[in-house]
Amino acid sequence: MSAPADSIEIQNVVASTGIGQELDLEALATDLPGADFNPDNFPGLVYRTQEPKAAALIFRSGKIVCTGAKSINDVHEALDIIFDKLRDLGIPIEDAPAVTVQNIVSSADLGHSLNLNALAIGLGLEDVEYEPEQFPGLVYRMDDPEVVILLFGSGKVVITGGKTVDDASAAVGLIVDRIDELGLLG
Amino acid sequence: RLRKWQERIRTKDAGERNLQFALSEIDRMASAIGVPRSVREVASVIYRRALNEDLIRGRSIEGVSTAVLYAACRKEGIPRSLEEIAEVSRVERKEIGRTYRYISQELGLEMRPVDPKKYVPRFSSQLELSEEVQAKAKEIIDTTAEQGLLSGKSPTGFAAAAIYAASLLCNEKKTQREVADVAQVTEVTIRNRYQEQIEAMGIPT
DNA sequence: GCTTTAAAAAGTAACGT
DNA sequence: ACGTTACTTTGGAAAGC
Repeated sequence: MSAPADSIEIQNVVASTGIGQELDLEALATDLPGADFNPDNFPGLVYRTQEPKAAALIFRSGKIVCTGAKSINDVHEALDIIFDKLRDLGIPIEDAPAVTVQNIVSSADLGHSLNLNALAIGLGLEDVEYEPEQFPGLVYRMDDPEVVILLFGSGKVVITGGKTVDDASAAVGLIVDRIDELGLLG
Repeated sequence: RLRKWQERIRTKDAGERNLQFALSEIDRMASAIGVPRSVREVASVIYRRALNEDLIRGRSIEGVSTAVLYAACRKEGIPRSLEEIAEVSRVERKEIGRTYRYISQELGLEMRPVDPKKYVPRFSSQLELSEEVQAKAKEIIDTTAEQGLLSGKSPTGFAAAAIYAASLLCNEKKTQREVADVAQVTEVTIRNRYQEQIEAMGIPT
């Protein structure tokens, strides 16, 4: 049996951290190979790691945003690479700056196709946004866990807005039960 | 506080002053797309509600006017696509869609998805297609929608494909280009929806 | 509200061949 | 009529306009 919960894959993790010290991004942009810095467009310097694949936005304040990682562990690995690069440039950084996971994007497969029209009415039009003229997915905002689920006709779903891996698992379990109760799970 | 009170009066007055402009814009656009007076009345009611709920701050009057007209058309069962509405507005499609979704959520309009069948009479008459073709197109829409083919698909593209298929079946053929033009979708979309619908209807190609 | 980053879902659009 | 690329939606942080 392939339970929907087992099909969950983390697709992106967004996290933030800080090295508690001001940075000279202009200097960093020239000393860090591959760094993208366009202060006219955006105040952050963009640095990408290859393994694990992720992108970091480094700000003058020393705060850093890491996105694109496929797991929380990858976030730490990517940030550790960046911390080491900064240390190599002579910037002192404490051993393990606190990292806060801000958002986790996951995908999953409910295993049955969905009638989104019936689902929009079944879940309650007031809690749902389904505008196929604008986007093919049905947007469902769940209160607990507080996440947003995008449901597609194929039965594939995207869960976002959660801060823990368990949020996605719980959300998938709850939405499957909800849809099943409505008799809309093929 | 006195300041807050004055601010309320100020914004309320500004809103009331702008209400006149909004209603005339709704009227102008409603005439341009040719919808009955009832739609303009529904639109003005929604606009007033949005005004009372202070949903207009940070948005253009033109944008909100266009979005509520779009909503009113749907509520009255005579939907216009976002591109059709955008043609008579100075606001771009994307902004109209965003504003519509915001107003719809905040006012709890509980809009139901557009039924593609609602587009059949208007598109068909623009193509000068018979009642027979229209009935066939509606039948194709109902049958294939029941089989789940409608989920996630744009109502205009779905209707366009059914009209194209029905025109072929009734020997009143219109080209994909002709149907695509009135429905404001691409031939690729018609082709894709048409293939799925024909297969679901069990019609040999 | 905007700007930038990343990633998934599925539909639609706009290119080029 | 293909194929490719790119845009739509969701969420979150960062600094600054």
